[in-house]
Amino acid sequence: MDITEVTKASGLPASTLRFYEEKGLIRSTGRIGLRRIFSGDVLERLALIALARGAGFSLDQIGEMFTPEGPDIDRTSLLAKADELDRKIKELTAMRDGLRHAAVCNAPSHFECPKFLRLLRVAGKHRFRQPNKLKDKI
Amino acid sequence: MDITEVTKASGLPASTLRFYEEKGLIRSTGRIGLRRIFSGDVLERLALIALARGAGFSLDQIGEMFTPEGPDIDRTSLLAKADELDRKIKELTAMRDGLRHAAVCNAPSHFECPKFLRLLRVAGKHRFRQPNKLKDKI
DNA sequence: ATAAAAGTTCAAGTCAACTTGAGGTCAAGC
DNA sequence: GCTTGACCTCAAGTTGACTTGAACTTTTAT
Repeated sequence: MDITEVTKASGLPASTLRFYEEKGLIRSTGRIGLRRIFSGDVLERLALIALARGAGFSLDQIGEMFTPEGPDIDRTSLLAKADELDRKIKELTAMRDGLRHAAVCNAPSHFECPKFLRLLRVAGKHRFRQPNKLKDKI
Repeated sequence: MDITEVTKASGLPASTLRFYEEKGLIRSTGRIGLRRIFSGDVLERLALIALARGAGFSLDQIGEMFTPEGPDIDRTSLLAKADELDRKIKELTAMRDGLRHAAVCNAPSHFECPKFLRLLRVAGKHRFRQPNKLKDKI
């Protein structure tokens, strides 16, 4: 397949495919002239990458999962990720319920509504970004 | 309260508080010399910001929610956001189950396992980033 | 044969949400 | 009165995941 076929089949733009190749996440099997040729497997690989991204893995982490013999994912880290997703699901569920409640609640201020306050506490537990400083200490 | 008290009570670094103020998300009520003074309300405001962030609103969107008379959130967009969260929750749930399954599955390749393949299809539906180009067209 | 369409490389730009750094100000404690 | 440490400002840097642009080469269609 050439790159356009892959873009059509995967929905990803060519620039992303080149970027992924450069990062070592996918490989092209050869060239015709300058043009990349991909084998059909690349689609499965891309699906797997989409999966991992959806589960919250970074591209670098995904790269580490791919051994020369194909994807081989450490089961322990899979389970850890599943647990992490579990926590996130609980948070999002609380938020969803809170949002629905807030939309119909007629307390004078949301801050006088116990449901809303509980929601705020849940929300407060969620950290969004790690300080840059800490990155290499972990 | 001075800024350090707010950082302690909210868990947010001073730099973030200044950044939020600059963005118009919070206000300091005055100064002592150069130093900002905050009133206690800022903590509720910060909790609300954390909530909205957790629900997936961007800081800009959050800014739009705050009218001069305090937060006033359009109920329709709250419900829309709740629906969006619902979809994300479903996705994450499918992924979590898929990850747990992948951890114990002993099919020779994950690609031969129907459960895993179903998971991949779910994952594929999730788009992570919008092309820059489209940004202003929306 | 020629021009358009599609592919290529490589460096630089984008975006959100902050953080960091340099250099300056000022209130409080000794 | 003087140091010290907390606070300030403002510009620039960071991160991840890409995208964009310029300049170039090839394939394909006429």
